[in-house]
Amino acid sequence: MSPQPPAPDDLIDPLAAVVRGYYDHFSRAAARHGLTTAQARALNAVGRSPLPMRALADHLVCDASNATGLITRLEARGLVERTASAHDRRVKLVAPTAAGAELIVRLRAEMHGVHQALGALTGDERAALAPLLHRLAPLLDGS
Amino acid sequence: MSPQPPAPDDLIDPLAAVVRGYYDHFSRAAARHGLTTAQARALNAVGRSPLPMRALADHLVCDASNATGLITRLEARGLVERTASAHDRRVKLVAPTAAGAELIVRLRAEMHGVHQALGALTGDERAALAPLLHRLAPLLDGS
DNA sequence: TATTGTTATACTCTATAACTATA
DNA sequence: TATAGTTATAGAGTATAACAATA
Repeated sequence: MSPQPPAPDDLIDPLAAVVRGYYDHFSRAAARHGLTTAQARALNAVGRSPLPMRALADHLVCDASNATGLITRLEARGLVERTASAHDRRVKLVAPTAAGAELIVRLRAEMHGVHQALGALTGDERAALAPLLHRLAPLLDGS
Repeated sequence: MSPQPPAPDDLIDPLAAVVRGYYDHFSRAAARHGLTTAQARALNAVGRSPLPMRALADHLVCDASNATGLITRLEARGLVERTASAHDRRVKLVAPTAAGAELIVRLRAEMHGVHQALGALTGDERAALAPLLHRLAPLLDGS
């Protein structure tokens, strides 16, 4: 009466399908505002709190020179700003401008499909999903 | 005693964290084999079953000319093959070579972190997660 | 000496437009 | 006419190497 729980391997493909679905929605939302996926990721990252270039590159898991290019293009569009750090003159902090912050809000709101998909779950399903996502996220982080 | 289920909005960030974790692991596994993320995605897609170029572009949600470039590079590395369709002479079917199929197996096995993360869940948690992923995936598909 | 950020360079990713071959 | 695939082109993403400024 107690069936075997699924093996980790059996969860990979379903998880991959969810990841792909989320990613596609994100890319399309970014494209609707003329942003590439990479730009939207960078903008979103500095939206939480201003980040040094180095920390941004770490977050995006990319080379520092790549972050330079991304932020240069976002800055050219008036969406982010570079400001000198008060504590370490080598460091530049990246933060969204007012326009950038507004766009972040819009991007998050325009994840229509994802909100809709989550809304299509029953209350019980959402109640069951939440703690599992919170458990899983830190396990996937880093390394 | 029955707390409110979380609103869809409250699940977005935890879901995003899981997606980012999975994506980072995938990118790193690809990089370990000298593949870009886009190349690994394409290789993986044709690994399930041979696909026409058109169907591959649809799966990757990209332009057909982009798929041409990706497959040309994978073909140059001996990982995939283009073969003419028997039914429609316009169509080319893309399939992995023996080396490509082998690499796909290795890539999937090398999602260390993801397997580990799922394995770190209890049996009960995995049993609860599986049906939720299966519910959610189709809701996120398309559009 | 080590670290932060940038520049120069080369290759890959990606879409648009124009093209060929086939349906 | 419409569709499958390619090529040419241009801009963006990405890493490597070399560099200046600061710690």
